[in-house]
Amino acid sequence: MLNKKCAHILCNQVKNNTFTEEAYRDILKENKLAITKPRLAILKTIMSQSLPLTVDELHRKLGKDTCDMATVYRVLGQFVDTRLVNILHLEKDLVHYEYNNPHHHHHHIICNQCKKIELIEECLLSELEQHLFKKGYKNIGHQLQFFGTCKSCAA
Amino acid sequence: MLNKKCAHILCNQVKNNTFTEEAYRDILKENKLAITKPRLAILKTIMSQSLPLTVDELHRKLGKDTCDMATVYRVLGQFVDTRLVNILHLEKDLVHYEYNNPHHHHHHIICNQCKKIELIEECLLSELEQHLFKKGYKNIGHQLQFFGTCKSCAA
DNA sequence: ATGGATGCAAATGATTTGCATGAAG
DNA sequence: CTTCATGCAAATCATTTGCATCCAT
Repeated sequence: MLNKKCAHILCNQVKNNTFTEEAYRDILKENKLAITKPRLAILKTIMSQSLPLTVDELHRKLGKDTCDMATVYRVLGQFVDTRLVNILHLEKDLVHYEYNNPHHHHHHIICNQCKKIELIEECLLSELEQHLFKKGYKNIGHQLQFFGTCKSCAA
Repeated sequence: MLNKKCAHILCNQVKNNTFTEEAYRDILKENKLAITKPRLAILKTIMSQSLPLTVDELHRKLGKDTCDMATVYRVLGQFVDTRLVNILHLEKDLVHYEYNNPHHHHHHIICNQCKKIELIEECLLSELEQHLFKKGYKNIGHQLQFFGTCKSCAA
């Protein structure tokens, strides 16, 4: 895993469009997905976000007539299947998606009241995964979410 | 927090009906919930489970005509509000509920394939909560779920 | 050319809600 | 008695799906 600084640089690479059009296309190709306007738009958009998005938020961030809502669901499903994207269940009836940057492992905290999400860069979970591996589990992953009342809501 | 052994004893207390009818009624009273047949039945049932249940599973475990599905949803909502019960989002479209035993903090691992759930008793997360507390968060809680392919599915 | 991708509209299914009735305090 | 809880049926709402058409390869 890259350290925080490296992860940040990679994030900026996306934000500053250091990623070429070509790079996005390559990502789709590598995952055996045809290059289409909706898929490119969704990939670019979700890769440029530093925080997880709901389906609605994502759809709104795409150009006005980029694609139908049904396509957003279909493409996100494919991106989840290929591990390009993580799906998060932070709250009841509140599904979020985020780009699965392999160089930027992190967790989340969501405010009980305003539902604002922050990232947590620390990871102390390797011992637990080790434990599960010993129990015979394969393909181990995890999702850790914190809930709390954030500073401004608690004030 | 109690250690594993203590937690286990408490669990058995429920399973073996060491809990008197009176005790269940008291729990409802303490939470300012009127004592009704559906609420008692749901409380007893969920407290006697060692693993999280879906709403359907819970409803089926109640006596045939204990109550309507709508009541199960309503009561579970109240139990979640009063912190008697935890709601878990382990998978897309798969909501589970479990009794929130304050003496038995734990996490979960769910198999990618068969969706079997196991409990994980270890907890190494106090440092992370401490970190969030310093950032100004109040009422901090967390949910950690692991995903993996279990021994029998991987075979 | 042809198989997969999309848009549109309709279907789905879990969860919620309105309302009349019944039970708890 | 009065308020709250429940059952039933209808409503909701995010997500999924069928199908005709379109586009990428």
